Amino acid sequence: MVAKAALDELEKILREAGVRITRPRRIILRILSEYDDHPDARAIFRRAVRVDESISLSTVYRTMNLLEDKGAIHRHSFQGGPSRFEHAPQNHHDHLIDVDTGNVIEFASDRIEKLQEEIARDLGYEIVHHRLELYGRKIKTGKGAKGR
Amino acid sequence: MVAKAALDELEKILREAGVRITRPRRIILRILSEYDDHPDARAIFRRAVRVDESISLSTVYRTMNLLEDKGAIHRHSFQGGPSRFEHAPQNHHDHLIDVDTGNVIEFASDRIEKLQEEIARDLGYEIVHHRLELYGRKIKTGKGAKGR
DNA sequence: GTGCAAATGCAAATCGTTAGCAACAAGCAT
DNA sequence: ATGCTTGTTGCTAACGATTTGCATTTGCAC
Repeated sequence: MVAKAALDELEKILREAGVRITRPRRIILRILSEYDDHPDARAIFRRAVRVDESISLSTVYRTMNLLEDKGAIHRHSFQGGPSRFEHAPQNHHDHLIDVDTGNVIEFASDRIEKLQEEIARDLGYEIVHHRLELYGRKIKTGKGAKGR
Repeated sequence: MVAKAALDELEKILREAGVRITRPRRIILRILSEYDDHPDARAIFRRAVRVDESISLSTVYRTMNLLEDKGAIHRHSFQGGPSRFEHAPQNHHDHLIDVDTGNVIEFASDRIEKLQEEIARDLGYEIVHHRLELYGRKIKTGKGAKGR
């Protein structure tokens, strides 16, 4: 989902931020860039192991913390489950989670963003970050069958 | 924060839903009704133990699950911490969490609710529930000092 | 009161995540 | 290339939140 060049660029940025580019990190970074979904640590780990048998789950967790720190990825803590990650998107968006499948759909709404800021301001706060998650179920259209 | 009568009423509703009103449950229900904050299981447990030494943490957890199931309380999973609960509010609202203090401020916005439904509908979904949390920092007004 | 299913307390188990530590490897200096 | 120094790794044990198994107790319908 991300060009090779962009990956190299990211590594460069990280290196300049004092992050050593190790073999496990390179592998995780690549996996992250390929994922279009929002994988959790275990899912990343499973894929990493297929590339390098010796990678440990701890390293995945540590790397996720590091990358989150550096702003390279975002962490989402959806209802009840483990943290799920995505490579930092340039365009901010929120999430609609399909309660039946766990699938995540991204969406963005300027109007909602504006309203949020307005509300916070009225309460005397400035927003540091926010979290908007819609948990929904697919509307069955008249025609087709519906899974699950 | 809730009248005694309302508590009795709630017990009645639960009983009619097939829930046995046991001593631990009665105690927890009362604590919940008195709390104005959004306590987590441990906080509830601490208070419960002061009333009845023998109450166990498991029972608190089990009761929270039960009450959530019955719709008597809402569970919030704010960033990183344990689940926090509040007695089911009649009026829906969202939360602004003070990142410095952990304090929770409730707010409601019809316009945001409407926008959310609209967005979900456009994506082919109906909202089951949603979560909107603003994490903010108090805006320092010119005058006073600022804690922390 | 009596009986029985449901609820309790306790301890052990589970899940996601972090921490401690010895072995190891990135990246700079040589 | 080679060696150093320090950050990073894999491993295992620890952690905090929450759940579960089970023997014992307790609502509450009769």
